Amino acid sequence: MRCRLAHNSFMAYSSERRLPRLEDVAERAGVSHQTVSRVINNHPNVSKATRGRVEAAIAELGYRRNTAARSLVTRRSHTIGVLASELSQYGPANTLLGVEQAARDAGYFVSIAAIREVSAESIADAARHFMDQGVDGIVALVPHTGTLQALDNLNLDVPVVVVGSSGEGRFSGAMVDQKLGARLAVEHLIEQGHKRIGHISGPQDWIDGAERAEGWREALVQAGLADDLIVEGDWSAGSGYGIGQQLAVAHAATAVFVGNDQMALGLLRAFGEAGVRVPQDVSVVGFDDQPEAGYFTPPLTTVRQDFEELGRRCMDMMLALLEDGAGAGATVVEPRIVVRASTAPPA
Amino acid sequence: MRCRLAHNSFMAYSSERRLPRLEDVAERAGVSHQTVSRVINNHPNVSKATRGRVEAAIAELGYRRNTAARSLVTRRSHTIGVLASELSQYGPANTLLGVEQAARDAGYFVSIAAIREVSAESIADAARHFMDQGVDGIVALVPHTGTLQALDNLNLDVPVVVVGSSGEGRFSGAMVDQKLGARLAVEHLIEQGHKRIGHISGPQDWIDGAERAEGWREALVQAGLADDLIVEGDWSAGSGYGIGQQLAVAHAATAVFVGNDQMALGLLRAFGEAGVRVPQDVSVVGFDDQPEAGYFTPPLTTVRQDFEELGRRCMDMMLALLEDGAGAGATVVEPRIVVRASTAPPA
DNA sequence: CCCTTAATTGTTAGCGCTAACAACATTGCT
DNA sequence: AGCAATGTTGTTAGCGCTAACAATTAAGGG
Repeated sequence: MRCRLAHNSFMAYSSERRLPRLEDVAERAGVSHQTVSRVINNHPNVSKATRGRVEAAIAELGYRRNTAARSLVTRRSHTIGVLASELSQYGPANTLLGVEQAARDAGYFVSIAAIREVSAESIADAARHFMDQGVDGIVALVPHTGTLQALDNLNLDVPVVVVGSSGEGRFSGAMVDQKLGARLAVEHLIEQGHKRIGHISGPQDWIDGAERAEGWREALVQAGLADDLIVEGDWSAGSGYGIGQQLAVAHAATAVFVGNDQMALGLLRAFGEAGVRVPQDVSVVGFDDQPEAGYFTPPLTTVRQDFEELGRRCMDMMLALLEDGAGAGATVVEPRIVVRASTAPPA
Repeated sequence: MRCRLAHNSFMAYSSERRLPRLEDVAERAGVSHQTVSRVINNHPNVSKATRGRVEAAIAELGYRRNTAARSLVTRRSHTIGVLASELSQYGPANTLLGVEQAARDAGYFVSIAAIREVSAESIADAARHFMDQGVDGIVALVPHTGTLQALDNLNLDVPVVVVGSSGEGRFSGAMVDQKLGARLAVEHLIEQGHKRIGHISGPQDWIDGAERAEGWREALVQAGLADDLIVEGDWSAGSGYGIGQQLAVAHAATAVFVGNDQMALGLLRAFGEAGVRVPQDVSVVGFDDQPEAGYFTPPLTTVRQDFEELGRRCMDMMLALLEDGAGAGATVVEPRIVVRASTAPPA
């Protein structure tokens, strides 16, 4: 009765023989297809002998379960959507890697949607894309302060883990403690005897940018130092360069805590051109510890974040939500400072 | 007769109301479910009036097609798997972005599998993962010479586009013309009057590493210059630094073409420490033009590759394979040189 | 040795969609 | 008007899988 026609007109790559189905395995093992289903789903009530025969049949036929069919009936795709911006940056890219690793280890597929510019619309687009795909959950890798709100408005009915969020809202979060990182940087400078410590911040509508600035401020206030030397950059080396040119003539600070390594690179370049020596005249601390930071001129003292670990934690959190239905929460990864040649006591 | 139970025990996020199906839309529009299917698939033979009513019903109910059900019957998942290594690097990350953009624009989903170390096994693992998912095609973003062979052995029955391959084998390819890029770099140095031009290459078992070295060699031979000054690095800034320390004492070349920007950064650092001035004593050219290259000390002359365009071309090629069943082939993106302060005529 | 309970296996229905075909309505032509 | 050709809509079956339930077998207790 079975009518096995090749419906698709695409023939170049679809071999004539169809892939084996549960039914084929069942026939070979001399059991019903349901028993095979039980074996591949690890149901307890299958006798050892039967399980063995079925597993043998599966191996012989090279059977692989059809994901679409399973998804249709279980309403689970075993796919996680990663909604990301800035994927070409070191941090987000590595976080994605962490998510991917943890996901694949747990038997999940990872789908991505990159957004070019952060806006409620672009986020909604990407989320819709994921809903069309039927993802089981979404990891939002969009470290922007508007992300939470934008996602909240969508009323998604899948769990969402937001990277960089501390999990106050409806969504779970996973983050590196940015404030702590900033404090580590500033305290390192204070220990070396600096009194005038400036900050080149990231954009303040980016979560990390705001948090690092806040950590810088807290550390200064706690030490009784002025927190008035702050300029906002845009994360790029170019903005660090531009700001560095201004700072080089201003002579306001003996140390600068820069919001990320790339802006620090631009700053170092501007200082170099202007004859401001680092660290003799001004000490510089970055943030991220991207692999190149140790080869800047001079090698950069910076704050290391373990992005892959962050990604893995995200996925762990997602799995908890998915499998135990656990409530919202947050997991925090601790950064640490890496001291190199760009910092020294003031002259 | 329909028994609409919620089978899954996971309730936290699965709202009570089920998503609307074709049937629901059909009922609302007063047509059969098949007519609705025709509308969403843009079949020609639907009257304007009917189409209008159906579209209204779709909008009112917020209907979205169930991907799993469609995949089950069409045997197409509309998903492309991107098999990638080195995703944390600027180039591959941006290529991925290009693929993602082109894919989403074409209504495809993008799934990723990252491999930590390149080996036949890890590639096979990732490919199996994709086959389990039922991807329609695979984009291999693993710029290693062994990739083609490893993929070939798997006898995949989906189209494969290999990034960096010129499409000689069974698979289609998309590449930036690495040899041309290298020639542009070397010819720039020759034009400035350099006679002794060394090369710090990437690993020779990486496609790009080998191609760039070959381009360097060709340009030198064509100009009648010696091609004996070559050292192999591992792409990292650290390896560039180590090699730079040796070159600084050797004084063998007046110009160095470095396989990528990161190694160039390390080289610049080593030269800076050793008192070798760039470009006065030695000119340096990099490869990639990552965004930071213009802020190195000194700003780096380098070869720009348009990675996003490369990614888009990959996806275009994939779509051609998928929809027209076109044969294998290759598309080539041209690099161009960006001249900055790290190169000058020899003293 | 029969009856209850538990363990194991089989049978049936249906997830939501598209392909194939059947049925019906419309148009144009002789 | 009558008939073919075309355009439009409906009906049916089945993609490969899992859930629910039915059926069978094995084990234990009086």
